[in-house]
Amino acid sequence: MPETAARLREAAYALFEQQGYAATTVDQIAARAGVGRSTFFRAFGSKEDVIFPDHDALVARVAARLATLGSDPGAAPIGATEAARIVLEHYLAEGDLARARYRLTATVPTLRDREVSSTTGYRRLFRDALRTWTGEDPGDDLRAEVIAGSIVTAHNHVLRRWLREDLDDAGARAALDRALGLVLASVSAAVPSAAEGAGPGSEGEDGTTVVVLRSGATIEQVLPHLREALATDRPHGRPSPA
Amino acid sequence: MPETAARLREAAYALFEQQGYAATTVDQIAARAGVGRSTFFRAFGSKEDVIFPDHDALVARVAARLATLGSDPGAAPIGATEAARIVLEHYLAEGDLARARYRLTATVPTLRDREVSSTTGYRRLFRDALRTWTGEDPGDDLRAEVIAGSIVTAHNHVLRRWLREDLDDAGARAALDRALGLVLASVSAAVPSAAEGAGPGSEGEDGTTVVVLRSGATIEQVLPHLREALATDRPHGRPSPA
DNA sequence: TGCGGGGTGGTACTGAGTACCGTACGCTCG
DNA sequence: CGAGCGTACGGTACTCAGTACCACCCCGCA
Repeated sequence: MPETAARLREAAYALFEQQGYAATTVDQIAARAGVGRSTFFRAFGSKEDVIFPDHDALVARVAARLATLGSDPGAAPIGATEAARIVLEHYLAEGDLARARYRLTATVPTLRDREVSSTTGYRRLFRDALRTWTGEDPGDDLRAEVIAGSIVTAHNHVLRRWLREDLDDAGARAALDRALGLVLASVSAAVPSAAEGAGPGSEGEDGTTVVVLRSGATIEQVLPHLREALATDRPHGRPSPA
Repeated sequence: MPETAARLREAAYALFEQQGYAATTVDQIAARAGVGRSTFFRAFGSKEDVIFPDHDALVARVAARLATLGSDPGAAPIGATEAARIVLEHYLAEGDLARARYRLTATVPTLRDREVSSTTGYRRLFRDALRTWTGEDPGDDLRAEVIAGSIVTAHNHVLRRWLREDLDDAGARAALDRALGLVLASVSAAVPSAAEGAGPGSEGEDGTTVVVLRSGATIEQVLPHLREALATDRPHGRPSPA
């Protein structure tokens, strides 16, 4: 990254923390960095871009990782987990800079919107990558969307806790593993179960669907709960942990 | 809604469709509506706001519905479903206006960002409402966030298909029911199962979780598939539709 | 010495958004 | 009826982000 851009970024963060984002003009940033206004807009396309610089590069790295996913059902969750880890590691490497950015985005609505909309890019990335896993068609890929959204949500949840210093680096890594495990386990239940019978109008023919999330128990242990669940006719029967 | 605002909105949409969003200035909109520029900014806070008018009112209605959720485990999914239906019905009632807006947001990045970030408001709403269901604490409410995100994703998925005219009104309502059923069924599996033992380091104690999505079959029909599922020791055992 | 290209500063412009003021219309109260 | 009053409107002037364009300077190179 060019020398000038770094000085501009420093000046911008300093002024933002000192006077607030809205009260800081691009002229002030350029003046503090000792360059002209034109140079600022050459280095960063906009006033917001000075806060979200190498974002595109990060997206590209995630996309590259996800591109290696084949149609192997086992590869999708693992690859998605690794892709999410790439993002987390990027922020961990940024350290205080990421936390300074968080202080800004948490305060200024404009910047929060910008960050939020950037997560949509990740959602699309994961959705497209997972579509071969769920076996859905573009435009009607509900499961891929839900899973992608859950992965991004899980990642952002952990990231936010790290940004707030609820978690240190090691804690964040462990939390991401656990969060993604939880999400992928619960969500992978829905992948093949509804691959058939999801056409419009096929409402009467939905039978019972039983999903085993994690093995480790015998049928004898599960049966009583299962019997109870089948007895109740509620559409959302209470899950029975065994 | 005031008479003047309606004329401004009409003028804005007409000009946007004709010349594009960026190429249309607020002066042109005001002139076409036969009012002054000041009046435009009084009616709508910004150029974007003319496209997303009664959004706040809709958010308020959803919030009101979600506020009635108690801690009854059964009420949460039903209430969340109804809340999502409120939003869908709002768009259906808008009809062509909603589709015109979609044509704009699908094209102009600025507007797409705006809409995307507005969904975050719904995510927060559902998350906060579902937290009493998941029994989590604010700031560490991963499951509530994931479920809320999945609900919003499911809704938006159906809505988008309706906006693209893949679905008519009745089809959209039915699709929303099915989508939310799928999402809530798969996701509710994770709610009580991980309510305990979610502390850091409690990794080994996850047992088998069996979820009954929909009743209508006997145990005898289900058992063979269940036995097969329990036999495989894969972390993401393939669900067995019956 | 002449020449071309990249990074830079400066100037001028457009357009969104804000602040403020004057004014016209409609209302109620005396 | 007229005086006051609040509200909606139009107009002006300003700030600032973002764009376009041009002149410059420094550097390597022939």
